Amino acid sequence: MTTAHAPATGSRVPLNRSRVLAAAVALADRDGIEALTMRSLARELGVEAMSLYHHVANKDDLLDGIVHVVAGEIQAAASALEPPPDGSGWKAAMRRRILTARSVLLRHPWAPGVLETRTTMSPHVVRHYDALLGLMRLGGFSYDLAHHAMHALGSRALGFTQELFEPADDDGDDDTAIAMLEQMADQAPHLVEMMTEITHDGPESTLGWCDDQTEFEFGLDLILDGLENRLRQG
Amino acid sequence: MTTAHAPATGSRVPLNRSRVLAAAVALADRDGIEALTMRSLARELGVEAMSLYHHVANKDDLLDGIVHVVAGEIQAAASALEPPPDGSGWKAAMRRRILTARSVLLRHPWAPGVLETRTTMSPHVVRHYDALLGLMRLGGFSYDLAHHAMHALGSRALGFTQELFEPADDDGDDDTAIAMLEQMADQAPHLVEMMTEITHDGPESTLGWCDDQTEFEFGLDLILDGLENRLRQG
DNA sequence: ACCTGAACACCGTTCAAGT
DNA sequence: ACCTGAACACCGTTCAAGT
Repeated sequence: MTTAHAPATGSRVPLNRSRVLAAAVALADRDGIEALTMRSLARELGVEAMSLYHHVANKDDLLDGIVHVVAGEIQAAASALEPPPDGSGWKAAMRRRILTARSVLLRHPWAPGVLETRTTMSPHVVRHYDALLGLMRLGGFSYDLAHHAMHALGSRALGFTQELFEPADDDGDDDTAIAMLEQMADQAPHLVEMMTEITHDGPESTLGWCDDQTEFEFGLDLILDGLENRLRQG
Repeated sequence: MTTAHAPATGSRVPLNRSRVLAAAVALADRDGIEALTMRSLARELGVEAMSLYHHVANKDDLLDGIVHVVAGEIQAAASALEPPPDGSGWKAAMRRRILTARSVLLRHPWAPGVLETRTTMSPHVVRHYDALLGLMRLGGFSYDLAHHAMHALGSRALGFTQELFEPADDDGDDDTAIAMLEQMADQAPHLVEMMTEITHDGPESTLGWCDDQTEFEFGLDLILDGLENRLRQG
């Protein structure tokens, strides 16, 4: 009703769920997910922490909410892609949709971690999964093979992977990294040799020798090629 | 010195790091990782919370420690496997080692989640990775291909995958699950049809239609087959 | 209907003090 | 050398009260 003349003085617009969620996403993007507390979010919105409970049930609901926002971005970006020409294009179409999801998640690096902890799927994620299934069905997959495929893709279907060696970026201290490598040369000779060999023809930074995008696509293509084989074998 | 005659009265053995870590692993196994707090762990050991800080630097160090214990179990189980006959056995040998790691992690369901949050790798994990690299080298992999392979495997190399739909086991309430399915039939038609179709020839439980072990092996074999192809292509 | 302040039950952790 | 109690700075959340 009174939305016409909002007073000139700052934040007199009443809070609502989407404003709370948008602020939470922005805060997590800027300061990291561990900085997102009910109190810090309230401060960001110029309000008391307890006010938030009128718009989200609790912190878990808040986390569900921000995952939903990100999943919505994925859905929006993916639905903007043109549909595959015919069933034979399932592989390229899946690849494109998954890489699109990945490009969205790269803007919200905290999202994979939060996604893992959710027990219910956002409807947007459900639709994303369904779209992938639809592509496979068009390509001639049985539901059984498509089901295996979804498991094989795992979180990769949404555009991220579980890396196990996420080296804490110790800003440019490559000397200690090299010292560490030499120290464990007897314990892990192959690992050390691999790293030194690949580092040689790689970029200057010792620890920056893994191109995430390249590795993601390598793994994704490996799986998609494997599925193509299984599909041919019936 | 005085370890010979421990008094009959319960816990008069002095605390040490490995006893603290063992108790922490046992507590997490029994009550879940969220139940592992400095205070609860101390109570378990019949001691004050602050005493723990003489044996672990802080909670992060405690988490590093219990991951190290689990990784040690993996290493022990894997080193008990007989070595592969020759280089041609790389695929079977990797498969066996990875499934062995998985069998250990199944006893510590909290471990994958904690592993993800660690910024440094346990030496046991390093050795596990190195053993996998060694198998690939024996099989004729270049370090470049082996490097891609490790990324493609990701956390699967340690025996777990990032499942995105970990349905909170709502004990046997299959009716509401079916109702939910029907409700989203228009939003996710393929997903619904897949679930109903697979459920038919599956076991009795509606939500228990995914055999984790089968799916893990399907994905692992998909990747190993794909690597074999890449290896042949040079 | 929306917001608030004080309070509660939990955390991890510091510190000075005990033996 | 090892353990302790009280205290501090944070959490998420409840509750009764304000407008």
